[in-house]
Amino acid sequence: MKTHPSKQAREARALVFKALSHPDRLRMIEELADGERCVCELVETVESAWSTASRHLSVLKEAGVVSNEKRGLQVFYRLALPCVPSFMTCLDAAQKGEPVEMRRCCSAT
Amino acid sequence: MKTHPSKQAREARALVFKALSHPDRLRMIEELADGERCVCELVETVESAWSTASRHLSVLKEAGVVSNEKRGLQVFYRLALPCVPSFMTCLDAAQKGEPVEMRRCCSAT
DNA sequence: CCACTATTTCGCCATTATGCTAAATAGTCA
DNA sequence: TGACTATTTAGCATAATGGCGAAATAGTGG
Repeated sequence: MKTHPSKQAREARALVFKALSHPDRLRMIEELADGERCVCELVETVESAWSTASRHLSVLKEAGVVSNEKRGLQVFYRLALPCVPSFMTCLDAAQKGEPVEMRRCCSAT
Repeated sequence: MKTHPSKQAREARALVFKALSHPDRLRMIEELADGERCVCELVETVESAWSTASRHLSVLKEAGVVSNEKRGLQVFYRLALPCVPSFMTCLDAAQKGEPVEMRRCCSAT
């Protein structure tokens, strides 16, 4: 990495990682990888109260991982960072002990 | 995402994300993207006490993001997940508002 | 306007993370 | 062995997170 990002850029990145650092939030991301979902659908995928799930979603939104849109009574969330699911696949490969070459599944633009 | 990972797999992923959720740890990862470094070099890149930096490194190691090896008096750390730096590049692209196609920089294996 | 549904925000408490200094370990070399 | 260097661990204070129920908000339809 020739040129280092600014402290600010690093904090923005850290915010994204922090948003992704909870199993229930990852579960929701998995769901969103298949397409837009309303809150009621996302809540069903995790075992926690509505208020808790709602806060998880606000954390994800704050970090820019998802975006949302209100239509009628419902709020629909969608994934704003499409590279997240494939990165998780990459992590799984590494944890399964696959060789380093196989783990280079993300090519920087 | 057709088949969902187990709860356990999700927790392992979350652990990795949590390890990456601190600016100073990300700074160290940037450094390690260029190759192996000893603790003394890594400490210099962040503004915190040795003990603090050392604990950051142990968090990264615990999550499997880095590995280390002791040689003589020094301990050398290296990146165990090569896809992390390119994922960060991906995040930056998204945050700069580049189009969705460009953001798909990680191809799942 | 009222009742009803979907979702978010608030207040509270328990748990975990962070950062520091000081102390402990481990390796080297005279 | 003893002094010295590199690194980790322990102990403690403070801040941030996670989770729940209750209350607040916003849209819909009568």
